Amino acid sequence: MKHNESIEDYLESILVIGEKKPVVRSVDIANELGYKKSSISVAVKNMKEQGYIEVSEEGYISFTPTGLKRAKATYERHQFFREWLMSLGVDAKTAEEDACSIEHVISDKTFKAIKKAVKK
Amino acid sequence: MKHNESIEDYLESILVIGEKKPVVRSVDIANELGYKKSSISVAVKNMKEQGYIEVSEEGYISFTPTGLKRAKATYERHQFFREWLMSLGVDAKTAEEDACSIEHVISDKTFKAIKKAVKK
DNA sequence: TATAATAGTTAGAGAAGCATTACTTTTGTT
DNA sequence: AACAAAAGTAATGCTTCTCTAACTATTATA
Repeated sequence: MKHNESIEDYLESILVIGEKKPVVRSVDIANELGYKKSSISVAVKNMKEQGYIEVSEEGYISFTPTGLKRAKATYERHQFFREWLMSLGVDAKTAEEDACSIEHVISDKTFKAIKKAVKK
Repeated sequence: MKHNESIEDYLESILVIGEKKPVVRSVDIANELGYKKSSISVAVKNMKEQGYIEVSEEGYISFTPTGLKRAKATYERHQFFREWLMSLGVDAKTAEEDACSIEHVISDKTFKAIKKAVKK
């Protein structure tokens, strides 16, 4: 577990939970994503090591500037593709799934270019 | 090695080689993709098992209808995204890389929808 | 004919990513 | 004190993907 997709999903999840709840703990992510607590525990350690989050003594998770940036960037892609695909007539479930896939694999250049083109 | 990306890359490669050469052998794929013969040997076995290709006694590889369909579909996506991204100002290298990524992860519904939208 | 090049196969290894089970620890609550 | 919730650790497993190494078989050539 070094760079990849799962990390982005976790960061995104923290962002989403943070909008609904005053604090985010490991167990909240586990509930949100349907994983075991232990899986999250390991992931949280990785995100900490990679400088994306900080964890308080009480176990409250907060973003570092880098982490917040990455979480927001991932979330923006997710929302953008989901909405765009739906506006093109793709059903909600498929749009959600494919947005979830695309968000992890494209470069920033490509995302910016598509965003610009679609806005018109 | 069951479902995934590598299979699509191999099928795509067979299609491309087939356009340049009269026959396609394992070793041609190895050269094209820069992998070892043994890796291709295993992959070829898988593609055969999954009903995508047939291999003659001389070692010549040909598509089954299913395989051809999948190869063409993957290739079409590849070309489509590469060209579209480049037309949006994305540099060739990035367009190529991202097309290579996207082609494997989106649903047919989504591809059709994007294609239709972009054509206008 | 002996040797070299070419093609393919199999077995085994291992890295990377991801999540699990099972167990321990800590802490808060009744 | 007893229990439950939260968190953490270690070991394990699975999948995907490719590699090395050893081996066989065929063909070309010097």
